[in-house]
Amino acid sequence: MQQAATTAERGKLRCSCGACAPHICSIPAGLDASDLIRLDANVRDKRVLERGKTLFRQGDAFHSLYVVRAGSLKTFAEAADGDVQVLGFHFAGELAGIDALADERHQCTAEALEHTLVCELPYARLQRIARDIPSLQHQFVRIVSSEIVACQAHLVMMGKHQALERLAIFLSSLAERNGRLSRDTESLVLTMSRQDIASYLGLVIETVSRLFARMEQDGILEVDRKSIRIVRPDRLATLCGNAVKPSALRYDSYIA
Amino acid sequence: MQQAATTAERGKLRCSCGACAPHICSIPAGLDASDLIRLDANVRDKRVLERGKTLFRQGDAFHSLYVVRAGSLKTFAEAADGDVQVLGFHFAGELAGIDALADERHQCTAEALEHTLVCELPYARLQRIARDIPSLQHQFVRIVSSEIVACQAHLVMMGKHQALERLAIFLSSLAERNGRLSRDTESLVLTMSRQDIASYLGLVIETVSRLFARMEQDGILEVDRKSIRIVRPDRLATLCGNAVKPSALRYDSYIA
DNA sequence: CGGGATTTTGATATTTTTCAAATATCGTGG
DNA sequence: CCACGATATTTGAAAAATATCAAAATCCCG
Repeated sequence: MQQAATTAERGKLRCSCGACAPHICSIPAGLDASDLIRLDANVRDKRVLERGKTLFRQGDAFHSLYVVRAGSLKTFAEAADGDVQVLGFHFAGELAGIDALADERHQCTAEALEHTLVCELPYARLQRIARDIPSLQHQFVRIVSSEIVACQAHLVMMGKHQALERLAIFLSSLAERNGRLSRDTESLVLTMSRQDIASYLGLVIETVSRLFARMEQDGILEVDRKSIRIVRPDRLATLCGNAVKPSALRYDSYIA
Repeated sequence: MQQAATTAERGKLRCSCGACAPHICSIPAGLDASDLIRLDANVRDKRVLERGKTLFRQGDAFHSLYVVRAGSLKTFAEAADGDVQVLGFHFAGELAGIDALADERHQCTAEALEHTLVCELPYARLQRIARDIPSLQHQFVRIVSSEIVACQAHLVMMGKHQALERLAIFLSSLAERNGRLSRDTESLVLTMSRQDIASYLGLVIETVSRLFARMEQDGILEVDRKSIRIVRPDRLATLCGNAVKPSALRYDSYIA
């Protein structure tokens, strides 16, 4: 097995946009710096999405995976009758498009919730490189499997928890993810609509609105439109019980 | 790329227990007969499970994937407070254990619902072989990704459909899977308890019991304990709307 | 500043759960 | 083979949670 890249080498790569690709395979995959540079070269480019624009649509042919660099996405499945189910939200550092690997077609639509930057990782190129780097393939399987785990956590939330708990778990998850980006786990900006939150939680919008009001009255949150301050993280955590928080897949979770 | 195995060669392999492994990678992976035989040799062995026995437990170290040969399994996640969420049911030809690839630890428990036979596929051996057969690795990623798609369908069912529709979707899914094994899509034997069904659907047992009664009164089903006859498949389908049925992953779905 | 979209709020209806009890089923030992 | 106890399932009545419908308030954007 090859020597892993030094911390300095990885840090340097991570500063460029191309840092997306190395994340997929760094330490645990045991790659060296030249491998990383090779992957780095295979990030096609950044793409900018305005709010409401789609990155890919349900049914589209699959070509690439995407890493959110800045901004946020929602992914959702749409039934023939137009019914929408929001499946997840994706923030900086998180990955989208993995459910398309199964049959080379996207199973959901990814839409920008705000001005958003993504990096595109053409899958054909990733595969070509992976042929020479067995550990990358293995790493890849682990990443796809993580998405199953995230989806199962979402399922448990829907199956076992009532409305107030679901919202608490959702907000905790956002706070946690936000904390990794900004070091602030007590304030949130909700880039998604109340309708999106409701769909994600399997509720109607009125219920979500009332739950926000209730949490504010109870002194747990301060809610100002899209801005949330978690006044009592302890009580929010209590509402979550010992639930596993569904999240989105992070590249970083594969870096030691 | 190598020549794919002939139909005859594949048929022969499929008759042995070792047919589990070849399924994972046959036609679309472009393997030849010697590859198949090599995989065949790497099915450790059959395991027999009595009703109630576990194949693996949440938290266990991951070693192998399993294919159900006969009988059935349920998989479920258990919270710290003992709350259980059934995540799926697995019948002959279906795969279990995939969610453990992410961090080498099983994320759920798999328990036999009846006298059940499984084949064990030691993952370390699969990996070793895959190193020489790139298409197998790719195939593997597809399989894992399929599990995401199945989980998302389950999520849509929980998020968008009310109780009666959920049960209808569940029964349709079972009938469909049953049909592939027995050619009979109109009668079912439910190997799982009402409690298991309730948990899977995110309901309580009393609700499920009442729904069965209602469907029977409406002339859609004949319910006799664990045996179900679908008297009016058309009306059951109507209740399902155009929902995608969540299922479990089949090896066969990767055979052309 | 105006107007459409989003969100909130209130009143009511519906669905589902909860609690309690009755009934049925299953496995086991006599 | 039957009885018995444990377990699972069904049924009923009432409570709770959530959805629906309607309208008001607020926000956002040009």
